[in-house]
Amino acid sequence: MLSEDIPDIVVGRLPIYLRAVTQLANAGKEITSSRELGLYLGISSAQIRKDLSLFGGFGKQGTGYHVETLRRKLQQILHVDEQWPVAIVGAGDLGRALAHYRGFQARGFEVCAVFDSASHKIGQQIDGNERLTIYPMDMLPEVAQAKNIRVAMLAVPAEHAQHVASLIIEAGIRAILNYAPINLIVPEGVHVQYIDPVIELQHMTFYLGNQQP
Amino acid sequence: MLSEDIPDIVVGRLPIYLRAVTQLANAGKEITSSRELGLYLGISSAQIRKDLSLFGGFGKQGTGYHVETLRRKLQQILHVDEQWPVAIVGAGDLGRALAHYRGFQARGFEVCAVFDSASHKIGQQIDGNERLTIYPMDMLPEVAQAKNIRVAMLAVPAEHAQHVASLIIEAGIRAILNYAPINLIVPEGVHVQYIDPVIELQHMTFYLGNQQP
DNA sequence: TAGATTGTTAATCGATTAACAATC
DNA sequence: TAGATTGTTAATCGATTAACAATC
Repeated sequence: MLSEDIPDIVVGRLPIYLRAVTQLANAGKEITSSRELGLYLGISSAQIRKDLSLFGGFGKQGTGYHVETLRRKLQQILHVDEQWPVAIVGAGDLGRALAHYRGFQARGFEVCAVFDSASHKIGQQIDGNERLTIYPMDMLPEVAQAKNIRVAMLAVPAEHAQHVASLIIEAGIRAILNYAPINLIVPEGVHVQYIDPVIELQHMTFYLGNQQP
Repeated sequence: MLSEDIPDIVVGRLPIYLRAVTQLANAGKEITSSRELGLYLGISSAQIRKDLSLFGGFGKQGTGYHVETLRRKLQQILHVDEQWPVAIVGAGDLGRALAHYRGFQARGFEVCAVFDSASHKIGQQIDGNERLTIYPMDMLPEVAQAKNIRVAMLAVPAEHAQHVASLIIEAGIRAILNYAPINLIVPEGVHVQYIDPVIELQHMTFYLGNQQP
């Protein structure tokens, strides 16, 4: 089945399945079932079977899914069976925290360039790692091309985010993980995902309401 | 209309509306319309009108919505017309970056305690701000009660996240923003939202596929 | 008034669930 | 074999959209 035929809402669940299956693999489990996964994730077993079946039958009747096979299949589907070089744009607290984060490597991503516009930051090395030298913004197109970077994490202040996003797109990058708390306007074909903790906090305070603590 | 009657998918859009409307307000706009908001957010105008109408009619036929009124209404609905005291649990790179972040205040949240289990971090002050002294984990129940903290941001390594989440819940906190890349098992009535950048990156690489850069 | 936009209803669309034959 | 679980179909459920009367 072709990517275009997969509902986006299903695509959004696949990384969650992969994360769960990886956890099972690390825990030494060899076999799982849609029921077990569903209980664990709070998703119905029917939905998990239906989602996975869009990509072919990975399971075995009567038995379930072989954890390692399912993990590899999900990695292939999401194209994280190889590493993606990623750029961080913005070397403030958040950009640096992302650059320090050790959790990308095992899941298909490698931070291999950090950019900032502040001249006093240019040339600094993060963690003394020479692969993580801070580059000036105007080197983005060149470095992106040289390092085959197709994904960027945008971690600049909200007021600069739209402009910097345009620079990222001009550099040929078509996938942006936006940490700035604004909606980005981007051309067709550019993928944007948003991370804004306040959006998530407000989602919860709706339900917390004015109950007594 | 009662909170329980509002579909969760609608609740999830309300903070996005609030963010957009706040931007319009800051840009000095006084009136907007479902059409304008929809174009800006990539959502249909019908959906915006329907979502908002669940909470009463804030608009005016022929005119649209008064930006400031809509902003206040959304703040009330999400209960961010007053500040929520929030705890950060985990004072690593990410926890510290969150503690430094200046964007919570204006949107209804105030970080007023940071916790960690590492004894060498206890007592340190973040930014020399005495309100942000790092407390030991076992003071969580006491401090949460004293400061009326009902929301926590969980920023500890994945392998400790489930255990620490249980401590947070035992301290009486029922809303957790989980930055650890694992699914949390929590009792009924505890709200959890997840932030995991890799999930969002993998969502995008599904579409990027193996096209040529 | 004429033009515009809301709030709301009914129609459509799509996603989830239930159920079960197939089969390990 | 008996028990279990998949993959898939049909039924249900819920969300989105289209359309328009109301009205500013």
